[in-house]
Formats: sequence, structure tokens, C-alpha cells
Amino acid sequence: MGRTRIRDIRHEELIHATISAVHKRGYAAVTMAEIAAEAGASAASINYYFGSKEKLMEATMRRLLTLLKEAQLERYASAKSPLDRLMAVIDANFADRLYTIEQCSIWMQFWANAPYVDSLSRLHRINRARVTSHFRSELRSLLPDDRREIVREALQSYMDGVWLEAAQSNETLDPTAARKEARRFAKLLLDNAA
Amino acid sequence: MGRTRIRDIRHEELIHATISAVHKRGYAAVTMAEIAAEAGASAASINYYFGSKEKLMEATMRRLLTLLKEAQLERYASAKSPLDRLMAVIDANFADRLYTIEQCSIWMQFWANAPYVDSLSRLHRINRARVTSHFRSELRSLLPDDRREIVREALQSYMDGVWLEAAQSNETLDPTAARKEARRFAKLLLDNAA
DNA sequence: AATTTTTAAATGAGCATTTAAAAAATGAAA
DNA sequence: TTTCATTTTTTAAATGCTCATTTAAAAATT
Repeated sequence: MGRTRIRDIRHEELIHATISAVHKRGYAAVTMAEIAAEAGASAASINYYFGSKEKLMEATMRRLLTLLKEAQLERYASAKSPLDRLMAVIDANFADRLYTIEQCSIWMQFWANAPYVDSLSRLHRINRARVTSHFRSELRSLLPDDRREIVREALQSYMDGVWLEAAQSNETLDPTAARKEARRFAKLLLDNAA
Repeated sequence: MGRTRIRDIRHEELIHATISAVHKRGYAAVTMAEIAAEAGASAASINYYFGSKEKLMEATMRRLLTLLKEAQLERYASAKSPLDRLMAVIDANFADRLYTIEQCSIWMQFWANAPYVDSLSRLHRINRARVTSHFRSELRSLLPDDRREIVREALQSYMDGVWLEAAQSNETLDPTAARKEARRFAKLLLDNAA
């Protein structure tokens, strides 16, 4: 049962430390030693548990992607109509647990590195496809064919852009306000496009 | 007159080489030697002309920012109405000369590094402020107060998001189509918000 | 001859990763 | 419980490589 207790704990700690350290220093500049220090461990232990810096980054992104997926599923459960579900996808992107400066920073580093690191680009492709397909299926019943794709692309670009901008900011973010704005934006798009 | 002829030529060449090399390898991974090779020069000459890797990157971004500014001014010249000028700002972002995979890649690296490099964050702030203020002044006559800001933010986020996505793609980009989509998106927003 | 441009080679710092050994935890036997 | 062998976890130190930057001298230009 509790077989891999410690292993799980260390994974958790080190992924947390990675998020924090990468946010503070950037992926290019952060060192294994800094990440380890953030977790009160040694650089060698990161390799013991993850194998390499690259694999650690991959595991960290995997975690964030899972968080996003879960946030979406949670909201899906209570959503009844296609519009509700569309809003669920949007809201999930700005969930309290997700939409923090720290995490926006990591996403920024993820986007910047994905084109150059196979494991990351794979993750990016998968995540993108998942979100796209959710949007498509909800929009199918909300919009005519000829406007669906442009609205979908606009929604996705908008969300990416908001995250991108958030990664540049210093103040703490306001997820509630972000959700409200995003919903307002979505309604603006849908009303006119319908 | 032709005092600093060679200096100008080398600056030009090396900035070009930087764009190309950073696109290929990412800012984190690219080396001075690779950039130099791309320009058929030696790593030492980069330091002779620019002083350091960081200053080279700064000069490169400055160049791209200038290109964007110029593209905007060109289009402003022929724009008559506020709506024309708004579209000019949007079109400029997707100008043939600017909206290429290479340049999108560099912007991505720029965004990722700006939070950690003073010179870059300054450039980012200045550019952002310039674009924001253009949008504000054109939207002033197009939209009522209570909807202006959300539309402006949506437009800017959208444009950033499209660039971000472009940086992940492999195929060559289609600036004409991008302009058309962006205009369509802007109209959708404006019509509904007016 | 003086100045500018160029580069090969040297320098030296920084860092991911490995190694080897110590420390902790586990658990079976006494 | 105590003991002690085994396994797991931890880290200090060593390794070795990659690079930005500097230096010193050569080449080109004026």
C-alpha cells in the first residue's frame, strides 16, 4: 500500500519547488541547485527522482496540464447546456487554483521551449487538441458552420493572450475578475455571431 | 558621411543572423558561435560590435519593435477614419514583413525572457504602452466608455494569442489570411459591442 | 603609419550529471 | 525489543563539458 510513500512526497515537493524557482528565475537561468534549495533538498536528489532537468520540467508541465484538465471536468459535471459547458471550459482556464502568476510564468516558459524540446511539444500538441475539441463540440450547437471556427480560434487566442499578459505582470492576479471578463468577451462574440 | 559604413552592415547582418539562429535553436540554447556562423563571422566579432549576448538580443528586439512601429505608421498615413486607423493597427501586426514564423519565434523568446531581463522588460513595457494607447484613442470614437476597455483588451489579447500560436506552428504563415481573420474578429466584437 | 576590423586561442566560470559513500528506513530473526 | 542485513534515500564531492568573454596579434582599410 504505502509502498512508494516517500517517492510520492518527493515528487510533489520537487514539482512545487520547480514551479516556484522557474517563476523566480526563468527556465533558462534556473539551476538544479536552486530548485533543490527551494525544496530543501540537494541537486543530486532531483536526478535520483526524475533523471534529468528536462524530465523534471516535463513532469512539472504534466502536472499543470492535469490540473487544467481536472478543473475542466469538475465544471463539466454541473454544466447542463452547451453554453454552460462552453463557459466551463473558459472558466477552468481562469480557475483560482490555476490562474496565478507563478503558473502563468511556467506556461510562458513552456510555450517558449515547446518548439525545441520534443517531450514538451508533444504535451503542447495534446493539450491544445483537447481544448480545441471541447470548444468545437460545444460551439457546434451554438453557432452556424461558417462562424464557428473563427469564434473558436478567437476564444482560444484570447485565453492564451490573457495568460501571456499575466506572465508579464507583477501584481497578483484576480481570477474572479478574469473569469468575468472572459465570459463577457465570449458573450460579445456569441451574440453577434449567432 | 559613409563614416560607419561597415559598422552598419555588420549590425544588420548580425541581427539577421540572430533572428534566424534564435528561431532555429531557441534563445536558451543558441550560442554566440552559432549566431556568428549564421552570419559567416566569428563569435568574437559579435562582442566587438554589440558588447555581449544580452545586448545583441536587445538590439534585435529593438529592431523588431521598430519594424512594427513603422508598419503601423505606414498604414496610418492612408487611414482616414478612426475605424480605418484601428484596422491599421491590427493589420500592422500581421504585415507580410512581420508576421513570419521566424519573427513569431523571436517574439515568443522575448516574452519569455522579458520578466527576467531588465532591458527586455523595458522594451516590452514601452511597446505595450504604445499599442494600448493607439487602440484607446481609436476606440474612443467607436465605442461607449463602458465597453471600450474590454474590447481593447480582447483585441490585444487576441493578437498576442495568434502570435503565440504561430510560434508553435511549422508551416509557413499566411499573413493575408491572418489579417482577414483579425478584421473579421474585430468587426464581430465592434458590431456587438457598439 | 595609424586606425579599424577580424579572429584563433586562452581563460575561467557555471553547471548538469555521476560517483561513491554515508545515513535512514525496513523488516526478519532472535 | 534488540540486532543486523538489506534496501532505499540522501548528499558532498568529483567530473567533464559547454560557453561567453577576453586577449593578443594579424589582416584590412584609410
